[in-house]
Amino acid sequence: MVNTLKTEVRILEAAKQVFIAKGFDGARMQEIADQAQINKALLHYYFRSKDKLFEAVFEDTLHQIGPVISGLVNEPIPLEIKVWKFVDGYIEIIRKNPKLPLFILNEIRVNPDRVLGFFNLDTLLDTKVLQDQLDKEADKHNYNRIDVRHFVVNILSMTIFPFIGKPIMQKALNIQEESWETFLEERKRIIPETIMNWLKFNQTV
Amino acid sequence: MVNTLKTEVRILEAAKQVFIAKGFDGARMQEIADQAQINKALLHYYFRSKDKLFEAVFEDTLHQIGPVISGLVNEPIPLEIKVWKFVDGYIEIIRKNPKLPLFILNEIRVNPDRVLGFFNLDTLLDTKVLQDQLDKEADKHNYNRIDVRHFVVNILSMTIFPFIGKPIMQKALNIQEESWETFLEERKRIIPETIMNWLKFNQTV
DNA sequence: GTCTATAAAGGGATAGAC
DNA sequence: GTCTATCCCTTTATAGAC
Repeated sequence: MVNTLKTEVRILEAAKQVFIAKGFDGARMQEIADQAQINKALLHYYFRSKDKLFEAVFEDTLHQIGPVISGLVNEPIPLEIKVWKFVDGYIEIIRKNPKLPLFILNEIRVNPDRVLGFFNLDTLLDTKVLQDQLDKEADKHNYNRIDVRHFVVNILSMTIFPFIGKPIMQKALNIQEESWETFLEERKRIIPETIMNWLKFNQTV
Repeated sequence: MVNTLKTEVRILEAAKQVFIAKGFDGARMQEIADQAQINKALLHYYFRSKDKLFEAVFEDTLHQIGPVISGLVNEPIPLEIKVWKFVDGYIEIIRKNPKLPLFILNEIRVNPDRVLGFFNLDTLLDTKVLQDQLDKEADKHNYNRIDVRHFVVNILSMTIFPFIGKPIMQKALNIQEESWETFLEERKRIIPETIMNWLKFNQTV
């Protein structure tokens, strides 16, 4: 029993790595067992099936990052500060799990039924509150109002996509592995800059 | 022989659909055969193995969209026009194959060796020419110069990511299926606007 | 709880008739 | 070229000893 927890955690950790690297369909129970330094039978003893193990991993992962992201979005601070902190925080999260976004989005693609239920997006982001903050900010400084949906999509896009498209980006833009980290640091400045200029000088060009 | 071409094309078309929906690992030869209204044996008669069939599909797909994208990037027209045309053109391409970007990016993740060779990114985008155009534009109007890499990444991000994250976006931002097309049309305006304002008023905020 | 051995099903590939 | 039948390896899952 003392060792139970340790084993279960080891399995979850191994499964997480393999699933994130290979996806559900590409993952092999054997590889997970090897990685956890146990045998296949023990996987089934703890999680009964590949499906259940996957669900445990998926839920566990979302449970870990959900609150962090939620905190970044819902903190009651001035808009511009929020944008800077969000981009910085989000990049740091993904930096620690660079393959996570693509893994999650791909599982939704290949099997939405298995995973979509795990998302609780109602509590994650209150668009009304954010739209309100955007409107107030616009009115105060005489900017044009902008649509919160495009605001969110623009920030998420510019923050997440570089990780998802990393291999292509590196090849197309000649970004060597050594300069990748620098590139990310630059984006922490570029993205808020792009977003804030859009808000401030928003006009039909 | 007359019917050969028809069958081969049917197989390729079916394989394309299944691979793009399920990925290489999730795709089943049986499903492809069903979709093409033939039997499994005939798949192997034409393409010998799942690997070969996949390669045929992948190459064929890239061959179809490569030149279109290349045309959008390398056309010698003023910067602002180019941005508008690129975003519009790119969104239209992906609209016809909404699951294609995620499919491609995911195959790179799970098996870079199998697919990365198919990309010929040297001819796709000449960053030097584009950086030159950016610099000239900046100097002419007294903007700050910007890095072509972030320019490209920003445009690609905002254009492609909405398709990749569609299910999540729809759920988090309450975009019903009926208004999705409208949302995309709005982005054709929003993205160039965001990009151009970034260039024009680029400054440390 | 953890192991070895094995069942059972899935899925890619081939043989051979037509 | 196209089909049916089948092979055979892979992979998930279980049985049963320790």
